[in-house]
Amino acid sequence: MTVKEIAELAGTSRGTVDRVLHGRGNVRPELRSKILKVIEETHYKPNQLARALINSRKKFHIGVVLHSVGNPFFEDVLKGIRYRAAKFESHGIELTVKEIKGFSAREQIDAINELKNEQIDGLVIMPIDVAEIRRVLSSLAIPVVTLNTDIEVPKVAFVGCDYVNSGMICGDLAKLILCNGGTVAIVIGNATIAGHTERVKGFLASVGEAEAIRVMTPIENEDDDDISYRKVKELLQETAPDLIYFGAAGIEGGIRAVLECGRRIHIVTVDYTDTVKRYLKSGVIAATVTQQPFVQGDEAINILFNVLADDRQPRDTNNYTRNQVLLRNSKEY
Amino acid sequence: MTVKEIAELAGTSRGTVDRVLHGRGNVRPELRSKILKVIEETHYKPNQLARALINSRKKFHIGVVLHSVGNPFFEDVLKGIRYRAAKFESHGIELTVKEIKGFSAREQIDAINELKNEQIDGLVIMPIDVAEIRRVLSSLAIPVVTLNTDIEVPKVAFVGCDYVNSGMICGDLAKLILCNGGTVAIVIGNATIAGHTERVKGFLASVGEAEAIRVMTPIENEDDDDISYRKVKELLQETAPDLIYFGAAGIEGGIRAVLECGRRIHIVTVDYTDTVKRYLKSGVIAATVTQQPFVQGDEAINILFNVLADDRQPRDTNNYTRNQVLLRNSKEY
DNA sequence: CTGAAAGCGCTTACAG
DNA sequence: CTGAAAGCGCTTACAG
Repeated sequence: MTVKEIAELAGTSRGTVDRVLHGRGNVRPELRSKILKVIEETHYKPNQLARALINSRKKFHIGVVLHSVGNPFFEDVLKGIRYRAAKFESHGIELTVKEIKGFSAREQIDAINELKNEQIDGLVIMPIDVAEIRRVLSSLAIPVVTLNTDIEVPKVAFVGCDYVNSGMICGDLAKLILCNGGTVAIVIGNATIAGHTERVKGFLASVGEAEAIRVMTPIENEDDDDISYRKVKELLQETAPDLIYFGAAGIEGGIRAVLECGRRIHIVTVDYTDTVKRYLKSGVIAATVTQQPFVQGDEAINILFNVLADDRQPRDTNNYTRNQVLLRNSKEY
Repeated sequence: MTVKEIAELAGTSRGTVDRVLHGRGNVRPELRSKILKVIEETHYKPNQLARALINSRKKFHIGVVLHSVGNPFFEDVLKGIRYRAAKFESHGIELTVKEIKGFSAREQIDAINELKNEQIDGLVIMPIDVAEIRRVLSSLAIPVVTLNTDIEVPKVAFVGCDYVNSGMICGDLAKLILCNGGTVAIVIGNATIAGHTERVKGFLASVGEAEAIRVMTPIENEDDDDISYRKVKELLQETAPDLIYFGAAGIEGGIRAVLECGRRIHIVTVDYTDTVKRYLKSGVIAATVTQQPFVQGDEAINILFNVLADDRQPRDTNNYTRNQVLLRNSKEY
């Protein structure tokens, strides 16, 4: 079935069928019903390729704001973004990426404004969760996709990690390793960061079932290796955990302290930075749980472009990537 | 850049540019070089959408042979196949699936012959690894993709599991669980099945590093639950393993025997059948390592269709899906 | 060996 | 409100 055939069967022209197909109005109700009936009866489905070929005449300009500078995790996200943008090359996509160093809300707002001046049609952003950013994003007239970190604003989709689930899986790992019981220490960046506390919550929920496992109050390292080193060092002088769960960054420093103490302590981490990779391959880290940063970038662009070019909304607002368990011999593929 | 522009710059027609682009010959060498030069200089890249739209006029008929009847694992493979075929609907694909029950080489050959009569342009097959099948497949004049099980024949690609790696990851799990040492029993289907012995090989390679772990000689259950039950029952009467690694099917029966014996034995399995799912969620199975059956089906069709419609060969002949570790709280997404 | 023309299925102005 | 015509970028006969 083609638009031409539909038009013939309905005794009208292709232009009019097209108008009905896209709800552009300006069609006499009776004619509209007739066309709709023919479409229904013939099970007509528009040819996606022809449609995409036409749509590619329009360029959709997508702006991206990341605080990616110098952070390997976000570099993977960026690779996913560029990969998907390349896939959409023929479809008419234009990408402008603003990379910010550190977590300045001011700089993030500046970046958004610059993109606005460049007339972007949609925005992908890893938002800093403060009131100002919420205000700026809410006032935007274009579709927004939040990436990796969610924020309470009107949006097309959030693409990122299910942190509670990530914590639960780390809890599962702790239960496997400490099947005869033991004590667990938790290290996170900061208790005000949603992702970090959600991981702790998930971890406790999972480990809670095992009475033989005792969990200490989480330590905060501000995602900083030096602080992490000091705090873990202190911890190990005063206590003797059997396992440490690093639920955020600062893993390098923390592990340095563990290795210096000389005791055998099981380590479970998150993500897959070079540090984690090295220690996982050498057996220092027992397991790590990753959140598919590449897929996050890829999917964010995919969702936004489909909304822009084809008005196809995502099935769900929340799009979680898989929490993957990586062990010593896991391949990256 | 478009073909039209290339033609203008090279002072020729679109038809001739097209001939050069596709190496169809019949172009004067000097003209050919000139066109190639213009293409080079302008960084021309053909528009994939336009190309696909044209190509969709040809129907490519893909035949699939699976011994999937009644096997939930293969049903997931089939879902992946149908998913990708649906994605290629606009591109001009026709799919004929022959489902076989059991492992009869005779029936598999009959299925291949029927597909040949239907004039398929390419074949996706989960081959039974016997000489007859190798002969039939080798004599086929159309591109072949082997799925899930590889076989020594000329082919476009193999899509499936890296069994050695799967075994290694299960070994990693065993090392985590038995961090203080212990004894491991292994149950597989049959030592003549490549995938099963490769898993054992990987498992031993990984566990070999830990001196405190002792591994018993693998038991064979013929992928059958009753035999599995009996053999594991016997095993548990004579020995006291701390962990059992089920590296193939027959998990149901094996676990029944474990539960009856009343002792606490750690269990590591492969794949994600309903049985595995249930026991994983209830904590009887510690972990399972899956091989992404859906992705296998999806990818097999993807590769074959690209070869057929666009002459795009896969990067590698071997296309391994990810060996995923699933724990109690892992989501399926 | 080469080019002009027609066509894939859809959408977009534009004239009425 | 509606239809005829042109066009997206590519490929395919076909005539020479």
